[in-house]
Amino acid sequence: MGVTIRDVARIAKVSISTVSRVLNDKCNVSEDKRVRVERAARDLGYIPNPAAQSLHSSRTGSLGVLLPFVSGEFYAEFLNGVDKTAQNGDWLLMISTSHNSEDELRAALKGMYRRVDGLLIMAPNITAESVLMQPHDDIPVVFVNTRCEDEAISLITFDNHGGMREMTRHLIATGHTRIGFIRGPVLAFDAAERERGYRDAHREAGLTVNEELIVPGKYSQQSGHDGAVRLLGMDPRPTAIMASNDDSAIGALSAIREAGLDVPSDVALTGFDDVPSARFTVPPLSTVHVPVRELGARSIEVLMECIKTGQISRLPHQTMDVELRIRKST
Amino acid sequence: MGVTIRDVARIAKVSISTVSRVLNDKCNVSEDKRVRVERAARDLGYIPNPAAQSLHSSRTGSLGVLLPFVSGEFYAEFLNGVDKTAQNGDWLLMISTSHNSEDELRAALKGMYRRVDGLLIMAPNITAESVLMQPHDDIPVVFVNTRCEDEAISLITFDNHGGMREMTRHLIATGHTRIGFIRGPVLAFDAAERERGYRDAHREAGLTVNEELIVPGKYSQQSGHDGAVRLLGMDPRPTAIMASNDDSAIGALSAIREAGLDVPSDVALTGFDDVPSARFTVPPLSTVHVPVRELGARSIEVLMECIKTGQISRLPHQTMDVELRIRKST
DNA sequence: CTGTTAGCGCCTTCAA
DNA sequence: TTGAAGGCGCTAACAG
Repeated sequence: MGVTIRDVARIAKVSISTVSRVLNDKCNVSEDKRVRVERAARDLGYIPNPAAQSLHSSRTGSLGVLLPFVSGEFYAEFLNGVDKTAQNGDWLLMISTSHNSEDELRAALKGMYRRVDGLLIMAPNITAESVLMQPHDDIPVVFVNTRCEDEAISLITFDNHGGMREMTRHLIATGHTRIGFIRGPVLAFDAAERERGYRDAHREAGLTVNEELIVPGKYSQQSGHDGAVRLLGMDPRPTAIMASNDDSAIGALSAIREAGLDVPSDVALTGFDDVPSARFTVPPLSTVHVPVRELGARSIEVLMECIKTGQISRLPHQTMDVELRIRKST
Repeated sequence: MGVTIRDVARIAKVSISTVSRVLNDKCNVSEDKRVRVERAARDLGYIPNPAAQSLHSSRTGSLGVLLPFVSGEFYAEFLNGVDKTAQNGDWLLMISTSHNSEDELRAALKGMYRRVDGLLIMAPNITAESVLMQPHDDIPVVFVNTRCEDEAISLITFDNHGGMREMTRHLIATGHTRIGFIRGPVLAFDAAERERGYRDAHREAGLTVNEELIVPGKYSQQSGHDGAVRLLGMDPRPTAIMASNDDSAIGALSAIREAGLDVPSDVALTGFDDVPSARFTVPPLSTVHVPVRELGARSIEVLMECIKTGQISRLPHQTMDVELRIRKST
């Protein structure tokens, strides 16, 4: 069932080691036999059995990617960068989701044991440390956008705090003092960081945060919608609303317009992430640009580099810059 | 490097075959040894090496998923359904993209050779037949939203033609006769089907299609924007614009509003797919609902079923229903 | 330069 | 009920 190296050897009238040599080393083989082997392999459509190769080399040629979710533009863009880079490096991708559950993460990790040569983990509401002492003790792991104190763990993040602080400053500079804030998921570290940016900007401007103006959210469009409804029901209502990400901003936008209000003249609105859609909302959304695709690409590059050099993750933490994209919603 | 069955046997003071029996068969082992083995395996954190298992059983425990792209809400939602279903069935997912290139598809297929037990392929601008006689001759393959005449190939699609025809009828019934159409990618079979639906509805209503009103697009937000700009520049301008998918509708919406026009009073607008965002545009988008997530889930279910029963794809073609979601943009 | 052989880790007959 | 042994397909020493 399936062509093996033995078949190729038989057809080419050589031993299996010669076939192996031709297909790998490429040295110490007479021209005559080489062409015979290459011909036979091609004719038979021979492809080495990866399980056998892996059993021998203990390498798999695949990378594991563990995300909280796979839906939504943010993750899709991230995956886009991941996929492209991995494909360029000729690596296969094994993808799984944790739904932000530590148990699911552990299960997925276990499932990928010895099936991947490296691991990319995004887990915003789990600490990197809590996950590391898993079965995978001998392959490199890169964490992305995850809470992690340990400098010995490879980590790539972006400036959640700084981005939101800058955006808040922008709003304050435009004269807003009553700024509603739609939070992200309670346990997500990035959501907490973004909120901290909001608070710090207020403090730095000598403003005290009105806790009532901070409403819960879940990064989803629906939760953004609901959060905005709640904020707009307050009296006096906020003059600006900051959503913790673009999806919730998109939901908020629809709620604001449903209320018969205009953006930005009645209420200013901001997002975070700068997903592709953000340029096409009406009005185009002012948001914090996160280089999501590059983030995915970079993470895979680091992972591939670690694998090549045999390092089990000792790279300095990297933080990618974010940048304000002021469009028409503020 | 890594705990093997031999280590477990040594610790449990039994032979490796007994360990194997305990971990698999679960029969013909004395209670005494069973607990010893189970204890040893647990203590050592033993996980069988999948490469060795696979080499012996020639099964891998993974499913291959080949999509044209991975970005955008449509594919993200599809993957969502795929991921969830696969995870429930305890399958790992190997994911790759073809960018609608037949060469890339072939390369990915080759890369997955013997690494997966089944294949899910979405390739809107390639025919299923052209891909089938690939290395994978002995595993089930399910095609999704792909052109395919051969009834012996497993295929799951949705009604691209019918959905767009119905939506066109809706517009015609609302009094529109000058309806702009933003196409999808030239080579995509689904885009062609949608256009055919647009044309058929016109014909059935006794209307002749004005070819000028059909402008090119690529399913992207930007292309939708550009297409709408072009349509709005015509004199007289269309009273309605149909985008071939929601992303291009979102782009078109922004162009319409930039032109200072209102939706739907100046120009009606429709999409296709019903991605999550469609409910949150302003105004909410009338579109054709495609059960994308269910499509992903169903495809994986079929695949798992084929694998379980050992069928190499002989299931009747399935077509999933689509359904009009008339919201506020028409 | 080439073929024989010993594993990689696991499962599964085959004897005992 | 148990252990020894062969083999899955491949690579890499080791002899020739």
